[in-house]
Amino acid sequence: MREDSIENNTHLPLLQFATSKVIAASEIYIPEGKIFKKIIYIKKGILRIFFLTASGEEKTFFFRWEGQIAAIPECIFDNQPTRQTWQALEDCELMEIDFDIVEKLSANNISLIKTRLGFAEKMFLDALKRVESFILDKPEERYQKLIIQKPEIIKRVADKHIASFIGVTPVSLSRIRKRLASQKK
Amino acid sequence: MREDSIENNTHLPLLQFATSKVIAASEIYIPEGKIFKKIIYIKKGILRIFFLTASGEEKTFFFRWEGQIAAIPECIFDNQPTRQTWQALEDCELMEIDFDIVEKLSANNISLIKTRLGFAEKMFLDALKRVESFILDKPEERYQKLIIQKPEIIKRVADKHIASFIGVTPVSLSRIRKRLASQKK
DNA sequence: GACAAAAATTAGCAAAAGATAATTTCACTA
DNA sequence: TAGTGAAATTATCTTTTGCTAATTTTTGTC
Repeated sequence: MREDSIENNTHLPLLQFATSKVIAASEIYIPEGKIFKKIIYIKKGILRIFFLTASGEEKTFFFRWEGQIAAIPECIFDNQPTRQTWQALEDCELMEIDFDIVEKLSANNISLIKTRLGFAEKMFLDALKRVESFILDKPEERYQKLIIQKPEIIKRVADKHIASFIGVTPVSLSRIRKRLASQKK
Repeated sequence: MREDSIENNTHLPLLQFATSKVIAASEIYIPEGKIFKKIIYIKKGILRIFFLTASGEEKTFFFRWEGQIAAIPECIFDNQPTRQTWQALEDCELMEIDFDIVEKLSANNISLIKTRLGFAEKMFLDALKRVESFILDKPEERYQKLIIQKPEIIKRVADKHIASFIGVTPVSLSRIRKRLASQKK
């Protein structure tokens, strides 16, 4: 099992370049349109990353929580402004590291590049798992899998955010929950 | 723009370890359950990667075509048997390289590891794009985007394979096509 | 604890999708 | 080119989802 926690890997030295940041619950951490070239480590709290649609709806793309590393691929890899908004769902404590520094440090540090490769592969696998679930499962099953795989998330995050995360409307998720509850009896 | 073609990168030397392989149209290239630890480069043709469900349905996970690199993440990263089947949809010409060799060569070759990192990042971005489309778009829109982004694929691949690729049944895709055709008039 | 605001649920209706089967079209091969 | 099998379309019916709005529940704050 891989663990994408900074503490568990061999690159603690990176932490000396990190700065702390605190975000209060419900605050916007990174607004849409920003070119955010940092790697962050979440010490505490949950972040929600969402798209704002033309009709003003917020569609949750993913969540990141304590112990995880996060970054914005488009910004880091392609120097493009992000199309998503990052919001703290709880009071968050973060560590930020400029990606430029990571780049410089890894230019001739094969071990650090391997670590980055490991992260990229893990992220890729996670994203594939998600695609798989959209291909194979009904929304109902995606919800059930989420409950099994990450039970806390259901308790810490509003249903409406879970809804778009699994690709349905809040109303539809409410009906799914009702169906599941009645099946249990 | 990244291009995931072997010829376009600086690692042509890898090719000296590659062996050729030809697969006839409709043949199974990699069966479910195999631990396939090779990197392949597709010189010609299209491969379809699908899940076989408990009820015997084939759900297309993705396609790979000429000019692309492919590998099975679970096998390469985690040494696990693949849960998908790889099938040639056209006569295919492939180059295969043992992943062990890539591992050995990249152990102390920073440039090669960077190339691998680049591939992993590109794959990750592609997978994210796909998730995004499941979150934001209706099946109809996913189909339209596919037509725009990869028009040839529609012509070279059976509709029923496209259907599960965008997350619907073949019958439903047929209705989508009918709706779109009538809107055009 | 009372109040206000947000979230979740419910209801009613329309649209879309799934399941199954029949029919038509297409593609391949003898 | 005729025939066969697979693919695509169409039809019918059921289930699920989306949309909108009303109602209930929950949450947070004073």
